Formats: sequence, C-alpha cells, structure tokens
Amino acid sequence: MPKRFGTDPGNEEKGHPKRFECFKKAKHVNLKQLSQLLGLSQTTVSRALNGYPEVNAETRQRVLDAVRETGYRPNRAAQRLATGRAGSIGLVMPTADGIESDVHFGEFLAGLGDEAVKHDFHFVINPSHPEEEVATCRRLVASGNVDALFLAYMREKDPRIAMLKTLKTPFVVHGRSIGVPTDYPYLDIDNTGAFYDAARLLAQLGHRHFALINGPDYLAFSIRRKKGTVRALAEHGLTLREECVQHSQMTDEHGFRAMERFLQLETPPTAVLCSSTVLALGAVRAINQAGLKLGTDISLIAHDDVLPMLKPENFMVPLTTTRSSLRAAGQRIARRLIADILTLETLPQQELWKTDLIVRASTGPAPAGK
Amino acid sequence: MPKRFGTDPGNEEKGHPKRFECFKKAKHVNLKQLSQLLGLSQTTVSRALNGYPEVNAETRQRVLDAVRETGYRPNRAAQRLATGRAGSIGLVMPTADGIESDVHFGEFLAGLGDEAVKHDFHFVINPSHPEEEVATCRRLVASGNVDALFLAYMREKDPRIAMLKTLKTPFVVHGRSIGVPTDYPYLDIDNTGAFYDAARLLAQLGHRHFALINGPDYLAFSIRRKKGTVRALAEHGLTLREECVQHSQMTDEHGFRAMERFLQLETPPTAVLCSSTVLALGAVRAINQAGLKLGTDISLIAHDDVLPMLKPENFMVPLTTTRSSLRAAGQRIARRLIADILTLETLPQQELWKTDLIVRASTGPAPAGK
DNA sequence: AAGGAAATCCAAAGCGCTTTGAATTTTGGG
DNA sequence: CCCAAAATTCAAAGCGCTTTGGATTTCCTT
Repeated sequence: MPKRFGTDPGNEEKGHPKRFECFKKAKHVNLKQLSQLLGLSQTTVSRALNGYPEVNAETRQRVLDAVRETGYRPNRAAQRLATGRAGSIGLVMPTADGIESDVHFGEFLAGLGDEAVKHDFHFVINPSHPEEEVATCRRLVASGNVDALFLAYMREKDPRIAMLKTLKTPFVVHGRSIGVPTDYPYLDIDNTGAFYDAARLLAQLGHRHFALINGPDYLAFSIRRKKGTVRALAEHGLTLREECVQHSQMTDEHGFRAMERFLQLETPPTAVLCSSTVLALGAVRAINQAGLKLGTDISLIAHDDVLPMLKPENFMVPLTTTRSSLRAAGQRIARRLIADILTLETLPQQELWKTDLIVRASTGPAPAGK
Repeated sequence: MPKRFGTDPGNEEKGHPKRFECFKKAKHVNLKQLSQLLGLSQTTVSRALNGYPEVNAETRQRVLDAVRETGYRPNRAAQRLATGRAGSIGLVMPTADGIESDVHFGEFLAGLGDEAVKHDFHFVINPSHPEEEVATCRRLVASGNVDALFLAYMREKDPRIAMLKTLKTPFVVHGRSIGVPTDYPYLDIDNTGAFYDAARLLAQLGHRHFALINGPDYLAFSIRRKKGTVRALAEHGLTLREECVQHSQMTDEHGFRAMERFLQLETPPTAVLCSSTVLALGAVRAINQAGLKLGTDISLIAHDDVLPMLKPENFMVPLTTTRSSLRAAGQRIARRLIADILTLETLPQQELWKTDLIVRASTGPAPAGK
C-alpha cells in the first residue's frame, strides 16, 4: 500500500524561490525558470533547444549559453508525456535453457548502454523464451513503453521482421534474416565475406581439409558463415565435408568436443574455422591435448567479437581472426535507433560492416603431404 | 533536426470520439474516459487503483472490474511526471578491458528484467570504467532518471555504499562489502558458508592438499570464499597454501592455467574449489590433459550460478557444486527495488541466501597415500 | 512608402496522472 | 431526531514540456 506523502517539500519553495535555489544544491532548473531568466517565452526556449528553424540564431545562442550556465536539463517524463514518445528502446532478450544469454550478449549490451545513456534513453529489457519472441515483441510495442525495438538472433525467414513492419514502431535488426526481402533496417557484419576471406587464406596456404565450428544452425549468421566458407573452398576445387561441420551454442565445451571429434576422423582437417573465440578456446584445447601444434600441424581462424575478456592475441599461440567489434555494433545500433525515434523518419537503412582479417600465429602453410 | 508534426491525428477524434474508438484498435483508454464510464471522478478511480484507504470497498471493486474490461493501463509517463518518480532503476555496468562484462552479468540481468517488465519498470544501463563507478553512480542519481540503484561487484570497503547512503535514493546491493558497517540493504549469498561446506566435505573425504581457483582478489565474494575455505581447513588442522590460490577473472582460460600450475607443484592438490563453473571448465580440462581422473585422482567442487549454458550435470564427469541461482537473485533484487520505490520506505533489509551443496561425481575420497 | 511575405516570438491549451482542499454523504452517540 | 465525526467522493490545481494558432516585427518588392 503506498502511503500518502506529507506536505510536498517542493511547496515550501514557493515563498522565496531564490533563497532555496542556493540551498537545494541546484535543484533542477525547469523550462519556466529558464525562460523567465532569459526574458523569453517557454515556446521559444523549447524551440531553440529542439532545433526548430523559426528561432533567431542569436536568440538560440543565448539560450544555449543559459543552458550551459544553469545546467538545465529537460525533464524527461514531461517530454515523454507531451510528445507521446516513451524515450526508451525495447529489447527482447532470448533466455531459456541452453540458450545464449551469453558473453556476446553482455558485450553488445554494453555498447547499447554506452550510447543510450548519452541521450537519456532507457531500456526495457524483456526476457522471453525464443518460442514466444513474436508475441513478446508485440506486447512490448503495445505497452507503449518503448518507441523502438532492437532485434537480434535472426533466423532464417524470421517472423519478427514481417510483424514489426506492420507496426509503425521503428526498429533495427542486428544481423539479417535469410529468405525474406531485406528491405528493413539492419546492421550486420559481412559474415559470408569474413569466412570467405578466412577460408581462402587457408586454401592459399595449401590446406585441403577443412572444418567449421559454427554457431547454432538456425541462426542466420551461422548459415552465412558456412556459405562463405563453402564458396571459398569451391573456388579452390575443395569441399567442406558434412562431418567436418559443427553447429552448436558457442561455448568452450562445444568447441572442444567438436575438435576432438574432427581429430578422430580418418582424414582430419588441417584447417579449422571457428565462429567465436570462445569456441576457439575449446578447439585449441583439443588440439593441444592431441599433441598437435597450432599454426604448424593445424591452422585455425576464429571470428573475434572483441570480447574484452578473451583476446586472441593472448592465446598461447595468438589467434588469426576475422574481427568486428560487437560493442561498436551496439553503439551504432543505439545511435540509429535513437535517431529514428527523434526524427520520426524510419528510413530503412542498411549497413554491412566488413570484417578485418588479422593474421597471427595460428595459421601457417598446410603440413606437407596432407 | 526534428521536423514538425502535421496536424495531430488525435485531433480528428474530437468530433465523434465514439466512432473512432472502434476503429483505432482500442486506443488506450485513459483515466478520464474510465472515470466517466464509471460515473466517478478521476480522483476516486485513481485512488481505488493505487490502494488508498478512503475508497468504498464496493466502489473499488467496480473500478477494478472496469479496468479489466477496458484493459485500462495508466500512462507511465504521466504517472512519472505527476509523482516525480522516474519508474526506472539504474545499474552501473562495469566494463573495461579485462573486466567481466561476463556471462554472469547477463544471467543476472535476465532476472532483473524478468521482474521489472512486470511492473513496467525501465532500466538505465550505464557502462562505466570501474575506476569511475562512484562518479557514475552519482551522476546517474543526479540525472533524475532513476529512482533506485542497483549495485554489484562489491569490493572491500566499497566507497559506493557510503556515498549512496548520503543520497536519499534507495538502492540494493548484490553482495556485501567488507570492512564497512553492513547496515545497508543487500542481497548476498553465503559465500563463506558455501565454501566452508565444500571444503569441509572434501576434508572429511580425507583430502589434505587443497587449492582454490577464485574470482578477482579485490571482490568481496572472493575474499569470503577464501575465508570459508580457510576456516574449514583450519578445523581439520589443514592450511591453504598461498601457491595453491588463484585470483583472476572467471574465465575458462584462467581456470585452465591455474590448474596447470597447481599440478606442477611438488605436492599438487587433490582437492580443488572453483568460484565458477566457467573456471571449472578450464580446470577440468587441465586435469584431463594431465591424465588425471576427476573424482578419483582429484576432486573438484565448483560454485554454480545456474548458468543455463553451463550445467554442472552435463560435464563429462558431473560436477559437485555449491549452488545458488543468479537469475533468482536478479529477480528478487528487482522486486525489492521496486517495492522500495513504490512504498518510499527504505527499510534497510538484508538477505543472506544459503547455498545448496550438491554432490555429484567430481568428488570422491582422497587417493590413498596422498 | 505601402502591402505582403518571411522571420520571430508568444499566450495558452493540452498530455494523463496524482494530490490537495473541500464538499457531500453516512454513521453513531446523546 | 439532531449534530459532530467518520467515511466517501469530487473539482481543480498542478507536474514540466510541446505544439498550435496567432501576434508582432522585419524585410522586400513594386
């Protein structure tokens, strides 16, 4: 039971506002006070601040200066009420047994937060079983608590996209679906290209037997990475054997088991691609355990999301990687989402980031005779 | 530059509200409409909904029924403006090179979100270098964008607590600091007890040489876990050798290296405690690599935060663990935080959760003669 | 120098909710 | 049956911002 407030302390100010302003450690100035201070109307000040054109340049400058001096910050709740915008972005966090509430998510989130906090944007974090993602999205939008949505963990023919397009809520997708028109706003990295480049490098180094330790097979990025790999191999007259492909959560353990399995094959691979440095961790372990020398007996390239806690250069044998910062992607998406909200123009923007291929010690020429 | 709206579509409703209400797929009912519908004043309806006592029981029921029928949901922005409460909770996310924006954080966050979304609470996620945490907290509170703070990653004599106590913003700490009065609201698990229990079990099984693979040495939970271990050993006339203690980020790699190092000692430990299943992953790997048999040659107990992606029962040799769900902690803290905000009573509540000690196959009697 | 367009600026009306201060109805004791 | 106290209910005043619809001024054209 909420209890009633006593007399609102704010009322006591009424008598001698000036006095109290000194005491109450700069109790936030509000628009009214600011405009009085400037001898302008609230309208004009508001417009000056929000970049409307019908304000004299000089006046605007005066306002801006005053803002700096007084430390004025508009009350977000009031803005939200007046504009009808919620000032926050929603994100559905997949979460269930065996589903990746993983390292990668945290890193990405840090990027989002980084940017959002600069603009006083909030988050509504809505954990959801992957099965119910569509419903959760819809509910989130309907709640009116968010004015933009962030989507990730795209699948093939992901139903969320079509659904979101019917609503008028802006959204940005991290990744791209497959098999649906790509006319929605997204930010993705060139997964196909990354693994194409990586595989090609290894092929050029003479490797003929490849393996791929990938993410879950239902996620779009996994599919693309495989495609890139296959394509590069094809160009060298090589194929990727199905028994040399692993699809699973990107944990160390899965990396380990996959590699272990590969090494027991009749003709084990000498070149391995990993979808994450986390997977690589396990794979390298298996390689060591088998007594093989990374970079000599077997080459490995991993995709590096630039997780601060797992740096490829710190591996015993530094890892060759395709690199793209997950955090940077988070920042960028937050920026776009916020821009969308503020301008109200949902330009279906698409961005595809190239990855860097960074050669370190884990890659070398194919061992002779293999 | 924000562009001006056209004529507000909402205005068109004015003429024939009834008509449009049918079209605009149940455009949210607001308090005014609801009260008219009931033939009551907004005041009364508002009070009925917020649990104020001066409302007739029958009237309240009528209101509640109407809410159910109309699907009325108060506009949060308006509430925030009227009450001055922000309806959101702030969290400072430590993030820097080598700092754990780790798995554990994501899991905890899922718990927070789970609960918060039920009450329409938002988050303000503020990444910050650990060095600047105090300043970030202060700024976050000053921004007026949050009305409660969540703190984690407690250190010894953590300065944030004293700071927060001077502010009037409610907060809940996940964990407990050390060396400062514990008169603040916290939720912690009994780390000392957990590791005491674990170490005692191993001692009872005849183990005499112990090792501890712990989290960062500056974090309170690490300190407590070590203390619990030492205490249990002392009761059995044993000591924990300094060279058998590892403090580091809780990654697989650190677990591996630590274990590797231990096994090279003159007298290697036969009993190992790990602060996380993630660490255990690495440790187990090192054990296998050394050709030792887990549960026979060497026993291991890990603390299990119940990460969905790393279940102790799925290890090759299922892990004996001390268990406490991180996600449950997140939920509980969110609940408390929200309660604090709504009732405005900052009762300095303390909770200390006991952990479960679950015996699986990774523990066994000390090998003979060791 | 007059008239109209363009440039600026303003008063006031909300946005949807909470809370105050007072009115109205019930209830209970004498 | 009357009156004060208790129980209910209400009208109206904000909360701080945005936006509409004018008002006022300035600047050009002819």
